[in-house]
Amino acid sequence: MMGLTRKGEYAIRGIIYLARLPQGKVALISEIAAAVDVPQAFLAKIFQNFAKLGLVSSARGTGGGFMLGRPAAKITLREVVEVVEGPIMPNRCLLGVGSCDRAAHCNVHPVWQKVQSQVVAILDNVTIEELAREER
Amino acid sequence: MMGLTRKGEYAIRGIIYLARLPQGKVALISEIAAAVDVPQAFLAKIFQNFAKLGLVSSARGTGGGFMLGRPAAKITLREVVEVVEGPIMPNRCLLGVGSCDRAAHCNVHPVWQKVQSQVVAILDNVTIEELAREER
DNA sequence: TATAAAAGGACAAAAATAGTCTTGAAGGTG
DNA sequence: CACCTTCAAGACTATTTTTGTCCTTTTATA
Ligand code: SF4
Ligand code: SF4
Repeated sequence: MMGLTRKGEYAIRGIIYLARLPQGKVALISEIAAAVDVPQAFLAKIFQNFAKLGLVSSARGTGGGFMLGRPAAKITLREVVEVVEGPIMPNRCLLGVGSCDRAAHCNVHPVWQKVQSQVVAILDNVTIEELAREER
Repeated sequence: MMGLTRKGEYAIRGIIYLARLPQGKVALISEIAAAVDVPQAFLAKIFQNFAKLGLVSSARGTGGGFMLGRPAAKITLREVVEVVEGPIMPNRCLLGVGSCDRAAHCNVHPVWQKVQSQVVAILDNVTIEELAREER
């Protein structure tokens, strides 16, 4: 329950791979997909999302590929997850007002708010740079 | 992302309704479903799960119905959620050993462990009794 | 121009979610 | 007992989400 999908998992693996590359090096999507063991076409979609948000920069044509759009230390795990999974949302009522007409009185609502803020806080405090450091 | 399904939401609403009833009163599934606005047959399945786990007790025949299986103060939100949604699991690798062969080295793994333990802690500290108290 | 690579969109298979329906079993009532 | 009430259980179905694939287009380089 309440779990990351494969897409999210793939996204994290992919961007960590990029973060481990030497400064300025670009990687082909084929290379990344093979390295992190993800279907290439699927990972390509994910990286399109990244590129649109500026998390990675992309270049087409010969010598093209992907690299980080900013320093790994400035990219949080939360950003990466939210790009592909959407906002962290333990229950529907947290999205907009009017999504549940009970929200104004409901005693459960604040619990979900707390869950949301805690999870967001954890993921916000983890950067891709940390995740890319030498493995344990 | 990482959200409760309708089933979980329905489960919570249903058991809170029970908790608000006077001591010893039984409620028909038809009554509960109407009160909390959930398809009756769907809610019936949920309450079957509750009954199997002892969260509610059920009686058949005339005068039968459902009531809480123990005091509302002794039922946590976590239990209710997990009965219908399964264990709180931010990522696959948290289930068993061997579910991801990278888990031993992976730097992301501990982050999911932390998320899991935080969410569990929050939900464990909320009882159905609290949720059933007068609404805000 | 030919080649290399990502971008974008349409499509498809599989799985999970959100239900319904039918039958059976257990318990009360006259 | 015969009949009614209520939950239990399982099979079935519809919808949505996830997890991909494939093909065409655009951009860039040589
Ligand atoms: S938790 Fe309360 S506010 Fe949120 S969806 Fe359920 S009833 Fe509505
Ligand atoms: S977080 Fe690490 S351990 Fe968990 S699934 Fe992803 S790679 Fe495997």
